[in-house]
Formats: sequence, C-alpha cells, structure tokens
Amino acid sequence: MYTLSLMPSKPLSASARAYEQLRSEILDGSIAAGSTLYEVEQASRLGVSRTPVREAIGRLVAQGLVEPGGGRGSVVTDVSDQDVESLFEMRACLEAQAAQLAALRGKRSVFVDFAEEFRSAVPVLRSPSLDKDAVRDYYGLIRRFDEAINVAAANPYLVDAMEGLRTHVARVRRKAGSSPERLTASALEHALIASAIAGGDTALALHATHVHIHNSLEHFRQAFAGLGNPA
Amino acid sequence: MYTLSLMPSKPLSASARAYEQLRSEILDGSIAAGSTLYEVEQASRLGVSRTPVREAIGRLVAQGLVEPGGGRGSVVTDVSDQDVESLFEMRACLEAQAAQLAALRGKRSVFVDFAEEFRSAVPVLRSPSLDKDAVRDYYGLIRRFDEAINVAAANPYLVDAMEGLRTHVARVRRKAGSSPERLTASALEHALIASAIAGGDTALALHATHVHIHNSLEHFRQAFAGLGNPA
DNA sequence: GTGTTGCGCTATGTATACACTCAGCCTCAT
DNA sequence: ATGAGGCTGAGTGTATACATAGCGCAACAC
Repeated sequence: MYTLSLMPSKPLSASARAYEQLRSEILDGSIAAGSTLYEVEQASRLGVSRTPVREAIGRLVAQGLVEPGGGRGSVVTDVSDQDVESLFEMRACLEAQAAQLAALRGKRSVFVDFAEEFRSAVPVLRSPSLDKDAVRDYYGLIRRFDEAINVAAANPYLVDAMEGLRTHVARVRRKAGSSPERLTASALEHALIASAIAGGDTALALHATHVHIHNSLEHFRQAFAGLGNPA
Repeated sequence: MYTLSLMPSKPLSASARAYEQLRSEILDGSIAAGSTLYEVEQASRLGVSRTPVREAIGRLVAQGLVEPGGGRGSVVTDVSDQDVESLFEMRACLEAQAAQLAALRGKRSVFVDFAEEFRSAVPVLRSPSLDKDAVRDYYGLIRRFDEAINVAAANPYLVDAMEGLRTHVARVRRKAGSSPERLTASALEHALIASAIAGGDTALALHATHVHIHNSLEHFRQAFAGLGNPA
C-alpha cells in the first residue's frame, strides 16, 4: 500500500514546479530581493526549458513578487516600508470584512474550537523554552484558522484577494522575525476573534480583527525601525 | 507632426495584442460565456502562434475571465447571480475603503470639480432624448472619477484589487443594461461621494459609497430577476 | 585624448517541432 | 448483440530553433 500523503497525486507539470520553486525561494529569501531572474539561467538551473520558466515568471509578476526589468531579466521586488503600510491597510480592510462575514455565516462550532486552540497556545508560546517547532505549529494553526475563515466568508473574490496579500505578509514576517511577546499577544487576539465569530458577534469580529492587524503592523514597524529600509 | 494620441507609442507585442483582443471580445460579449478557447484555433484566428495565445489565456485565467477546462481548452466563465452578490460585497468593502482614504488624503479641489461634474450630468441623463453618446460620456466620467480615487487612495494593493473587480463589474453592467432612472440616481450618488471626499468627511465618503454600491447591486438584482440566471 | 560609430553578444519574443494524454469510436471476440 | 480493448486524432505541455533588439566595448577618426 502506498503512503498516500507522500505520493503526489499528480506528476506536477514543469511550469508548476518552476513556479512553486521560484516562489518558495523568493519567499524564504534564498533568492534575495533585487536579484535579477534570467530565463535561460533559471531554465538550466531548474532543469526545464525556457517555456515553463517564462510561464512561472509571468505568474510571479502578476502576483507582484517580481517585476519586469525592461527587457533585461525580471527583478525580484523588495518590500519597502511604504509597501508594508499599504499592505496592512488593505489587510485590515479585507480580513476585518472576512471576519465579519464569518461571524454572519460561519459554522459556529468550528470557531469555538479555534478559540480554544488559540487559548491553549498561549502558555506554550509564553514559555521560555519556546522552540522552532512550537512556532511552526502556531503558524500552522493560523493557517488553518485563515482557511476556516475563507470557507466561512464564502466569497471567492475576497478569498483570492486575501490569499494574494498573505504571500506578501509572509515576506514581511520573515524579514521581521517574531518575538515570544508578539506571538502570545497574537494568540490572544486570535482567540478573541475566534470567540467573536463563534458568538456571531459581527461587530466584535470586525473590530477585533482591525485591532489585531493594527497590533501586528505596529510590531513590524518596531522591528523595521532603525534598520533603514528603502522607501 | 504626428497625431500623438493615435500613434501607438510601442508596437505592442503579439502576446499583448492577443490578450487585449481576447479580453475585449470577452467583455463585450463577442465571445460568449461558456465558449471554449482552443490554443491552436485562437492562434490561427488572431494570426499569431500558440505561444502568445497561451500567455494571453494564462493572464485571462489569472483574472478569472476564463477557467482551465481540464486539459481540453479553457472556457470563458459566466457571471452567476451568486458571483454578482460576492462581487458587490467585495466592491462595497474596497470602494468604501478607497473613498475613505481619498477623503483623508486626496486633493480636495479635484473632488470639488468632480462633484460639480456629476451634478451637471444629472439633467443630461434625466432628459428623455438620452442618447448613447451621453451614456458613454457618463461612463467616461465615472472612469475618470475612479482613476482620481485610485490616485488619492494611494494604495497600490487596493488599486490593483479594485481594477480587477472592475473588469467583472463591466461584464455585469453589460449584461444588465442601464436605465435613465438608475443613471440619474447614480450621478447623484457619485456627486455626494465626491462632495464628501472634497469635504474631507471620511465617514460620509465611506457610507455614501456603501449606499451607492448597495443601490447599484439592487439595480442589477432587479435587472436579472426573472431572466433565470444560472447559479 | 576624446567622441563616435559599428560590431557582436546576450537576452527576450515568437514560431515550430516533438511528446504525451485522453476521449471517442470502431472492431473483434464471445 | 454486447463488452473489452486498442486505435486514432485533437489538443495541450515542453523543447528548441529562429528573429530581433539593446547594450557594451573597441577601434578609428579627429
């Protein structure tokens, strides 16, 4: 019997592989912001021809991770301080709306459970022996929570936009790192949002999300302060 | 001396031409929703090779105008009643936010002028001898207004998202048609929004936009009612 | 010594050729 | 007559070949 989860259900196309790899390398910083991607170079590096690479780069450009370099390659975009401000302004708007919709339409029991999960994450994150796995688990929890909100909000346009934004948020997060203090605060904020949704309290869901995004932005502002980001 | 506006500054690439043409044909209905686009077929029709067509279709898929047909061609998406609801829910959120930001950051004189323009459009649109040119002019005015809000909101993520949405709104608009009543109401609503922005009244800009989108949706709901749209 | 012109290299844009998949149908065996 | 199996052709996915444009460098003229 095959181990199903490890057996790729589909032998991913070359374009898809090229896209996934370039994307993850940009997100985790293996390809630094400002680097120039040349089609031939990437094609040989990734072991595919130029065609899939072109397609992959096209998608990255559409996502805003890369921008056309005027004929000569495509350069990996950077995340400026101004971008972070704009990004979070937009996030506040969308995530708050999504939370509100989730409170209106979502399956309450799901969010009761999430509230509990977030609450029980707090002591773990606060503990001084906080290790990477715990942090990764916490990000996984957030990911599942976001997913649940996507489902509950039941608005494909909204979901698409939020997913697009999350890509950029991931870059910001990685640039800024995280502190145990911020993580515990985050968990408490999420717990409140989840409770609000679970209780069908649309206004509280909206406002708690707004507060959460605001605090998150404030954290990043402080993290970036003084390390001289380009405008 | 060249007539600058008619002189294409750049000899648009084949991909770009393919994209523009397919896009406009989908938007104006020349290519009906539900049609299947085959790469070879479109390539020969548009007089280019498959490569630019692939790229064009890729972009259309990313925009949601077309969806992959499981290996065999890509089908032009339709706009269901549910899509319209989701679309306007999202629009309300984004455009309201944009109007609020414009009220906060925009150059007031610009919006004073727009308010005046919208007010003076009312009698024209109300007139019984309303012709197509007047309607087109009015849509042009809206377009310029949207553009001004884009600039004033000064948030690239927000602008991108709204532009993406407007593509779909254009399809809805064309499907529903317009009535003189709705157009005059629309002009008045826009005038109010413009005034609110001009006056720096963020709350009013937000709420007036919300109301406007709501009324617009209501109009489309009525237009679609009874003509049996697919879910 | 400096400015200019032309050549060549490189990287993209486009076309085409090749490989592979899948659906539909036809045939043959039972 | 009917079902299974293979064939065929259309269509996509990928590779490669060809065209073209821009930049740098070098050489030559002044």
